[in-house]
Amino acid sequence: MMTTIRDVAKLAGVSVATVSRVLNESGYVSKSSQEKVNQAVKKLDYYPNEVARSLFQKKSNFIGLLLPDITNPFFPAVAKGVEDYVNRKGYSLLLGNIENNPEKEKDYLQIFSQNNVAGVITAVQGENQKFNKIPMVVLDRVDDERKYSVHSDDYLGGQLAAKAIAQRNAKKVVIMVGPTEVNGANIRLAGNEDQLKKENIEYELFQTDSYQTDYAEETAHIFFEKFSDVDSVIASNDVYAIALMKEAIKRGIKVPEDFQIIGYDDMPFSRMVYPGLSTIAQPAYEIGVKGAQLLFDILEKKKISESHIQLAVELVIRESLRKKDENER
Amino acid sequence: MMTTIRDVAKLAGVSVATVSRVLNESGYVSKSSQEKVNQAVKKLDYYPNEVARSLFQKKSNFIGLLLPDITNPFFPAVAKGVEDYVNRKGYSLLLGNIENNPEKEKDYLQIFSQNNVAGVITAVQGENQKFNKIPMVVLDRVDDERKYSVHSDDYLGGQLAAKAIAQRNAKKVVIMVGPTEVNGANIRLAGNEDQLKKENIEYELFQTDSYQTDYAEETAHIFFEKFSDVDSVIASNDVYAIALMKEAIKRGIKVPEDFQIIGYDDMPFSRMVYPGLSTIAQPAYEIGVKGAQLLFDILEKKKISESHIQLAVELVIRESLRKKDENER
DNA sequence: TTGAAAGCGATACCAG
DNA sequence: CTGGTATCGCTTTCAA
Repeated sequence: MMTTIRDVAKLAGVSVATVSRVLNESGYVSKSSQEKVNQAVKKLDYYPNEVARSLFQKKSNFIGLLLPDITNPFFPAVAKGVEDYVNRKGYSLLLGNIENNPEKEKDYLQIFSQNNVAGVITAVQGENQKFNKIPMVVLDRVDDERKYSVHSDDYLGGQLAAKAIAQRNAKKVVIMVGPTEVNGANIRLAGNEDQLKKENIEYELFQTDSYQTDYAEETAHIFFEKFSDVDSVIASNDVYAIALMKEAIKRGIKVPEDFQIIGYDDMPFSRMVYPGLSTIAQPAYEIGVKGAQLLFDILEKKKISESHIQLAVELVIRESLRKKDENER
Repeated sequence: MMTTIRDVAKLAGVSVATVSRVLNESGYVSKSSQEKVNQAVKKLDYYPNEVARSLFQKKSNFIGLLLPDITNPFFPAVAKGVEDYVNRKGYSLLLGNIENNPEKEKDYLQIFSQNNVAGVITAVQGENQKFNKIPMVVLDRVDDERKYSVHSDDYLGGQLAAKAIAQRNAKKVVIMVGPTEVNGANIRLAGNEDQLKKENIEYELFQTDSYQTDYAEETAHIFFEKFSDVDSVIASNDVYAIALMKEAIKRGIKVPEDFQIIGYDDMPFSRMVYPGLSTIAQPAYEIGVKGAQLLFDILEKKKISESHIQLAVELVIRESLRKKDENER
């Protein structure tokens, strides 16, 4: 049925040990044995059983990837970065979409562990003491020094967003705050608040308990019920920003004249909507790549120069913001 | 280090065989042995090594999932459906993002096979004779009777889209055609053409060779260079439709007054953009669920009543289409 | 430079 | 009902 290393050995007229050596380029093998083995491999179209390998090595060629919400376009972009990098290293991804469900996160880590994953990259934050033997990189701000992480400059991002709003005749500002358990969201909020205070601008908070795409429209509706007179919003992410913009338009509010908004992430669609969404761009793909890179540096026991990699953010101005105030530059 | 079935056996004072029986609820085990084993399992926090299981059973708890483009929001929605179903069955997903690259598809199938996946769900179409031993469900129309598939009613979808356009004073119609290697795209085109001919409406074709989100904006630009006078478009999918709409607005063309457009898919964002995108809704999540369900029916050797499941599509009218012609009903 | 054989951690057959 | 053991396919000593 399945061709195994024994079949190859038999056809090549050598032992399985020799075949293994050739396959893994380990130990000494004579040129002639090498050729015989390679021919047999080709002839039989043999590919080693990775499960058997994994069992022996106690390490598979899988990287576990945990995402909070695969339907938020920011995360597929991250996933693509991760995938591209791990593929180059000969690894593949085990995907886990967590959806705000700590149970699911735990279950996936358990499964990853039972399957000997080489490491985990997670954009989800839970307490996972139990799995601290698995090499893990967190794609968000972390407070824990012992963890490895890749994130963008959330504080600066928060400031930039607030500043962009402040410079544009903001009378009634509302900050939509991301889930409190997401560290990055808290840092952004700090950036927002510090900046607005510095500029002497009043604001109110609207707390959300999820970034889930599913709830965006509902949340947008609730938001406007509560703040019907808002004229400037700092949204928790682009998905919610777009939903808010749509809700505003639906209510006959003019964007950006009477309602301006800035998002966070710069996901692929943010520039394709109308009005184009102004936002703080996070390099999603690069975050994925860097996360994977960091993980492999750990796996390969390279020296880690930075265990908390921070990437730059950038203010992107599109049509969802008003013109700057005259007196500003 | 890792706790194994032997540790459990030792602690429980029974043999590994008995532990295995308890774990798998197979064969006869006395109540007392059962209790001893369960206690030991709990005490040691033991979870079986899935790799060893997989090696013996020649079948893992993984399902391979192949997607053409994870950055197109339609596919994450499908993936979510697949994931929800396979999770319920105790399985997890191996993810492969193919990106129009037949090599990558082959590589992934190879990897899946080397890792004993239980089955594969693919939204990518290649010739994969070699892997026909792996139970596989295709999420698209297939012509091959031997394959299993889940798809929506592409022909009807094509007709509905064309009809919606035809009923709205279409003077200069262009059909944007999806990649020729995608079966569904060809069927939709047939639906488009048949309907337009029936209505005696002239049209031109604009062939694309990809659905990739990356190329959407570039393609939209090229499109308008070629058809500057178009007033009605049947787009190949929602991503491209949104890009075209944005390009039109950028060029100062009024949507829908001077440029109307209908997409395909109804991805989550289609209703969140402005103007809301009219489209043919495909039940992405349900396609994923049904695909997984079909795959498990195959794996569990249930009787398959339909090996080619077709789901309904639906015309969704939003603001990107003009008002219906007076004389129509 | 090579091969025999001992595992890796489960499962399941076969005896008892 | 229970336990001993061969086995899944591969890697890696160890000895030759």
